[in-house]
Amino acid sequence: MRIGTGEIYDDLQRKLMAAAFKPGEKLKPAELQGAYGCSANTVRDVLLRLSRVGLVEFEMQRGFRARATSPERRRDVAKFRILLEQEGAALSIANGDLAWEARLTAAHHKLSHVERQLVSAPDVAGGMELWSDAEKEFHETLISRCDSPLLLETFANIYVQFRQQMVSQERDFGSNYFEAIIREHQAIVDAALARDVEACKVAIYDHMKRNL
Amino acid sequence: MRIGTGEIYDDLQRKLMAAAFKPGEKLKPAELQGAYGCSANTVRDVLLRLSRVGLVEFEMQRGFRARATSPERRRDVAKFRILLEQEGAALSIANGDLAWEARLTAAHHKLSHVERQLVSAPDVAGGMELWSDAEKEFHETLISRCDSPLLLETFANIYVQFRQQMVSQERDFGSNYFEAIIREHQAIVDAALARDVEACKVAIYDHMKRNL
DNA sequence: AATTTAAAAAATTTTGAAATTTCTTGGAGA
DNA sequence: TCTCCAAGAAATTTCAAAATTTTTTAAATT
Repeated sequence: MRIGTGEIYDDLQRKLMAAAFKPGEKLKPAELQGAYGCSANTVRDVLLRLSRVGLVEFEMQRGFRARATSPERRRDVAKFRILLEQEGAALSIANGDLAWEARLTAAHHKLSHVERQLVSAPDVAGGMELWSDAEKEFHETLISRCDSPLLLETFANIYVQFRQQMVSQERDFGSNYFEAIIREHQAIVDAALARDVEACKVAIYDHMKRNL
Repeated sequence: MRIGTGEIYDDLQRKLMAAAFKPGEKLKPAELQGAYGCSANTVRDVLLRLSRVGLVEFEMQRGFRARATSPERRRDVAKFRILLEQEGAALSIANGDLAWEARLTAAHHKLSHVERQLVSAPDVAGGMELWSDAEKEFHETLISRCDSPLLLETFANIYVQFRQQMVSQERDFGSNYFEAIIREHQAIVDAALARDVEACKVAIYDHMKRNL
């Protein structure tokens, strides 16, 4: 089997989210081609699909760029994420059944385990990647019962853009950083399970406000 | 000058929004190619870009389809549009200056002129297209001072999807239909100019609720 | 020295065909 | 009759090169 275009997509998405390209850096199909052993047009296809998610900027006749970062854009992404996550959580609280509660509890359990490890052993290899995945799963589970495909899809797009903006932002990931995050996630899950919509919205805002 | 890829994009977007293709209908590059006198791959490129906006569905190895319509999806689009428009209007009311008020007034003036014409002469050629453009401009102006590129971009995408869902829905466009619409638009603009956020949100909801 | 213009280089888009995959059709076997 | 499989057809993806456009470079003019 040859190398699938899906793998190129995944690899580029991962690199884009890990800031392997400088923000605003030009992404030339002809250059990336070599790394994947495919034609330039195949890379072009993949980049076109990545621009759908917002990770890549595309302008006709002048190619692709890694999405630019700026404090303004960072705030914009954070604000929009708050809006979507608050709405998604509120709807999930209204619609969610026992199964949703169970999934949310499980996702939070996994996440807090990873986070406690990160506090005690901050430099363990792959720790951040593990955390990143667990965090994503937690937030997606939180809003999963909003029963709106559009909201879920948009949130997924915004989430990767959020990550892209964050990684390019210098930040000290000291242990007190993660201790705060742990408390914030706890507050969100507590409010959600208590079916307290307003408290949950506040908790989501508090969790994101450092990015505003 | 040859036919630009931008024109193919615009033409297909227009057709998609006017339900020139049946919902869920397959869109084969090889077939559309002939109509535009370009190669199949160029059409493919355009379809890939249209799937970015949500007008076209794309699935790897199995091509493109005109977006499917259903009551569920229609409701989903409407709900999401309410969320975005309420937030965008609220922010615009907070941020908007005199220039925003002026633009909003102008857009509404134009819109209500077209709408009154539509009531008195419902079958005039191109009336719906004129109304469609004016309506779009009005709603975009309403949220234009939210100062969030992401919100504006997402709204633009949702708006075309909304239109796509609406045109495929049989509806009687009697004169009382437009009379109701006129009142609703008036309520929105009144609340916005009065800087009454809550009233504006209610007016937006009332304007959209027939689609829920 | 600054601005314009012209030519060259580089990058992007488009093409037409080959390679691959998916879908369809028509038996063969149960 | 039904299911399964293979062969053929149709559709999609990939490729490498040609055509177009943009960007860069260097010279010429102001």
